Amino acid sequence: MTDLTAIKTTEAASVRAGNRALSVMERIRSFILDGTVHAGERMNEVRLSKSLDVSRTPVRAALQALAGEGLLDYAPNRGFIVREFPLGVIVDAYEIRASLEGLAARFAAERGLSDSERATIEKSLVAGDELLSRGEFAEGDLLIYRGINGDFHDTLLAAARNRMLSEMIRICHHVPMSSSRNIVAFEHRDVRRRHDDHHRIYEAIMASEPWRAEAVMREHVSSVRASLVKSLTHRGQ
Amino acid sequence: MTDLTAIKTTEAASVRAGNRALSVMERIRSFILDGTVHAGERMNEVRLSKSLDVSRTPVRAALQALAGEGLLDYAPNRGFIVREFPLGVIVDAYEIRASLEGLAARFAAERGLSDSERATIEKSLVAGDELLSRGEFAEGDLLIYRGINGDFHDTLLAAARNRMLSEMIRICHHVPMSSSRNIVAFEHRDVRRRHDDHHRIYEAIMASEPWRAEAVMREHVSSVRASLVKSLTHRGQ
DNA sequence: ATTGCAGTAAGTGTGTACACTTTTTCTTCG
DNA sequence: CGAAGAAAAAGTGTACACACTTACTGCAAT
Repeated sequence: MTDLTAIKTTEAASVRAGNRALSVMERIRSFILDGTVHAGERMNEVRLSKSLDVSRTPVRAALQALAGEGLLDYAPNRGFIVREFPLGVIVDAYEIRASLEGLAARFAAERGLSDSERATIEKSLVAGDELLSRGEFAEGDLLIYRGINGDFHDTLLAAARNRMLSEMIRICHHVPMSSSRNIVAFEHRDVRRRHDDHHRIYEAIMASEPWRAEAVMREHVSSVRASLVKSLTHRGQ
Repeated sequence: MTDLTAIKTTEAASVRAGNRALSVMERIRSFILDGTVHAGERMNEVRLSKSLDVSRTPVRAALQALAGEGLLDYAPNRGFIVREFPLGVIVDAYEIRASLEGLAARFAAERGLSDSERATIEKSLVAGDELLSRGEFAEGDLLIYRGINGDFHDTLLAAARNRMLSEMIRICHHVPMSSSRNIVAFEHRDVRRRHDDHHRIYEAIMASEPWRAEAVMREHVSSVRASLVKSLTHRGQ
């Protein structure tokens, strides 16, 4: 038996599934996200068991967990099938995320930031300023900005101090193509504009203007959705 | 073996767990909500198995499903424990619901209502008008209004045509004390005001004013939260 | 008395057998 | 040749046994 007990326990707190089941869950998730299994396809438990070299028990646990995250659908006596994510659903997910992250920004403004949170956010702002100051992107810069962007949003979410909110936003991120780590528009000007939003959000929070923080954050995420729609309708496909 | 194969398959679509597991899930959920098991308590699988007279397998499935809904926490090799819901979390849940239902109202306004949805909502509005017209509540009237209120919100949610949104709102409802079926303020005037909100939301939707529908709905749910807070801080407890 | 360390009990994690349901395939009749 | 139905195959649902981990208890040493 493969002794791969090295598992990311880092995974978002409350999620179920013990040792083996957890790693199986991640593997199946990647099957779904990288298109190894197609949308609408049935997840055959015995086949998965054999291909992952575990029994059906952890496979079932993983499938149930993924259904809880909304990646799979369940029908009694018929098992799990890969949920479809048509464009409309993906776009809606951005809208939901906009509402929820707006709320998170408001909570953060109401509740205040810890020292380390403030430090992390300020670091991300400075790093972004620096990256953008050259006026042009070098190779790999976008990857770096992806990290900066993720730090900003994750930290703000933590500062909201609400688990349910975190989990819901996490679910939005798991919708294919909908992660905040995906920088949709690659133009320098667009990234600059979004980074400026970050500054404004932080200002609003530090000025204890929950209302304004919420509004700016909503618009911020919403504008990413708009960019996505534009880039998809523009290039055909 | 007890042959209770009569199970509500009506339960919200994508949720996992086959025949027996589903009924077990409902039973465990009620244990949690009615306080049979206390917050922070561990959910012993073998004990539950015996007390519910099924094997551990469906119990585990049910527990995982409930963890997916956020009612339970999971820790590897340590099982499931009942999540705590301090007042702050409950209040926050209303705020989250306000955001999400606001979004649902906007979607409904953008996407339009089907004939049957329009009929259901109009019926709920008329029924509410009638109930309120007497100026005073008789015994059982509040129970009736609970149904009317539920119909209104459920129908609007369906009209939003977004599953992820529905599921998230459903999760909010499962937070103890946070259901839209709980009429928090029992004063005639409060109910009248909320019912008037329903009218305005419907007007906004029919007038294709997504923006206004969202704003009114947000305020509508938020005001319930405010009433809850007031009623809890007022009566001590 | 307190701390540390077995040894043991309790509890979760996984594998597997079998029951039941669904789906497919093959046969038979129109 | 097509459709309906029955048998078979495939697949999910549940129970249970055993492995492994965690929690507890009691004893010994300081």
